[in-house]
Amino acid sequence: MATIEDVARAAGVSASTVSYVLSGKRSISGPTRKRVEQAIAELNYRPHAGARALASSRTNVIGLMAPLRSGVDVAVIMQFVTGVVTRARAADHDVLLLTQDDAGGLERVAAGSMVDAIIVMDVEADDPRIPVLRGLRQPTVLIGLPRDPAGLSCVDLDFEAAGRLGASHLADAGHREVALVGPPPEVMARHTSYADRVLRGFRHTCAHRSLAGDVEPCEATPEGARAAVDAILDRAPGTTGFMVHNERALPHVLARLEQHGRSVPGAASVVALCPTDVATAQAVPLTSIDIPGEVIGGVAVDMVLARLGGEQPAESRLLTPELTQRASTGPRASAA
Amino acid sequence: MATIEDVARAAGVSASTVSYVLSGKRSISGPTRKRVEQAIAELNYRPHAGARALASSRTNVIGLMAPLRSGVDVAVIMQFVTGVVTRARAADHDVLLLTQDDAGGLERVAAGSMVDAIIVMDVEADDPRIPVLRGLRQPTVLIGLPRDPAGLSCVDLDFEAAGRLGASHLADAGHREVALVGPPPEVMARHTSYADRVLRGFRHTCAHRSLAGDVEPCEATPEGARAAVDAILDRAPGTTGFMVHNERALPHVLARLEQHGRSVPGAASVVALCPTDVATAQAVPLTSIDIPGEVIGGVAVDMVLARLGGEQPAESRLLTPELTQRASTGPRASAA
DNA sequence: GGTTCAATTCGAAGCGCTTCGACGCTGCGG
DNA sequence: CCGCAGCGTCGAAGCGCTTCGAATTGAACC
Repeated sequence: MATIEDVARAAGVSASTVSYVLSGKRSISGPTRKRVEQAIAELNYRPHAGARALASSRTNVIGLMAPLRSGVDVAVIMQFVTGVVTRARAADHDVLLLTQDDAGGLERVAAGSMVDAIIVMDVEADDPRIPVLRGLRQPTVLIGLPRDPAGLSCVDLDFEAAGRLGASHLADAGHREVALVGPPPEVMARHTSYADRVLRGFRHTCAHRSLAGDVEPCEATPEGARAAVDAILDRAPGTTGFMVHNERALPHVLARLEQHGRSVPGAASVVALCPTDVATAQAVPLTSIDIPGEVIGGVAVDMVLARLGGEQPAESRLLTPELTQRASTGPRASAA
Repeated sequence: MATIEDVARAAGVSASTVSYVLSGKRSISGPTRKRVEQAIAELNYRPHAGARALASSRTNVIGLMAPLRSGVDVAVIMQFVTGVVTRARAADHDVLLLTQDDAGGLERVAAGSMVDAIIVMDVEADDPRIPVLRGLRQPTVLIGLPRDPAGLSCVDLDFEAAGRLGASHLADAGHREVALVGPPPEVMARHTSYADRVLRGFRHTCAHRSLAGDVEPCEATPEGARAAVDAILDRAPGTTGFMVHNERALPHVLARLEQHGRSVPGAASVVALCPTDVATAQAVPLTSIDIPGEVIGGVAVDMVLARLGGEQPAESRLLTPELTQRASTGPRASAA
């Protein structure tokens, strides 16, 4: 491997000059720059990442903790990951991927100076990783919103607003008895940030608009979906509006509604809270509120890099949810 | 941040001794080791990754190129990724994730000594990344099988055997007219390694057992699935055996068969080639040949680390596919 | 008692890069 | 005509670690 010395020799300059050509931190005359650039090209020189990190205490690597927990749809996770990697690359950074949900991993890559910054996904209300994060030298961005975000940067879809939006949409269409088919029970039990928030928003709107609002967590399996739908219709047979926040269960919820004779959107309306591509990939294209994973991942990178640069304070950003009407919602049947 | 010097001072030894305690490359007496370990713990010392990489030319990072191409199911990709990360961590390595499918990315991380080794996913028959790979200093493992694997390490499910196995299973059940519902056309057009191989195996068995074997690529959408099923039944209305190699289309293929009055498994049998969890998550639990993504990812790590260690030669490993009978296949109706 | 040898530990030389202070040069104003 | 300010470049120090050869010590042996 060629070193910076080799390049310097080939170009007839000193190593520091080559370094300045590369970094642009001091001005270099046109001719000199040309010679150096040519030498770099001829030798196919690449700076040694370790040496660079050692000398500059910058790695140009962002750590991404994307825990693969039961109950969360990996396809959705992958969208966030894609957003992070894409945006990071655009800013000349690489991504180190952590999938184990251990605070130790954070500690290791941060204290070992493997990364300049860290992005953490799938945050819980009282996430045990948060204290660790607070102690790190590197800036951090959470994707999700913990109970106490003070001093932390966070970004996410405004899931509480999404919960309100879904319920309002159903209410606007005349539905009086509505239900939220939620994520799997274990996701709720962990108090996963987004799950709690959707719930809160949904309940809030139900209360304000005097809707009968039922909530049922739902395993991401055909049986789980059947059981959830059955439970809801058992408790409140008059339920006509459904909000579903569970990608994997979605097709089976729809199927079960059909089996109950509640055709969509004729006899029942369904609003999905999921990435647009899964909403449109169902048998009936679903009215949905998008979870823009790639966008959020990208924003997370922007935020973390901003904090690396200047002395930006921590901030939280919640993206406004948008509902797109498709074929799964309509006016309440008896009202039609 | 504490440095190795700080630890050495605290323990009353030299820096090199601390280094040897950490690496175990020379014997250290019990008492000394104790003191050093205690100092490390007290100072919460972590070696600086960059410094270590510079001095040892080892990063303990594996590069993983997981391109997110259209037509490939991200959930499946994620299984491979999970396997890689998990196994890598078990061997004290981290994973740098590349999602852009550019040979330049490989070049960059390899030539810049950011990684010790590279694993490449989603290989095509004549993958343009292969020449680059051959030129790298770092060992490489492909997940997939290119046309000419000479000198490269490869690992994958034996998709050709899987194609044969699926067709044989249908033939054994008495089906004489069978069809392969394949991946999306763009995946086929790229000559994605696994797609080509399944096709070859499927056709091979059809020929040898005198089956009428149809093949139809399939977009991963409801419409695509409908179109594919319709096309097959249009060309060969007597088709009763289906092999589906397309996770996203699976539910819609099943639905369309029902719509044609071909109930599964009564009037049509379906063998899926997909991860077990997607096979069991369908409305009818599907007889399937598993794609063991996590296992393959793990093996890829084992292979690449083996080559880092000794002077192992390149080798190819194809895992034998296994078919699990579930509720979607049965004897041909007219034979029953 | 002198040697030899093994077991431990130390010191120093880098690994390849960044960065800071310094230096030589040119062109300007006084 | 001299001094001074910039500009462009260089040299050297150091980032924190690994690793090799060498030094030290104590035990074992003759």
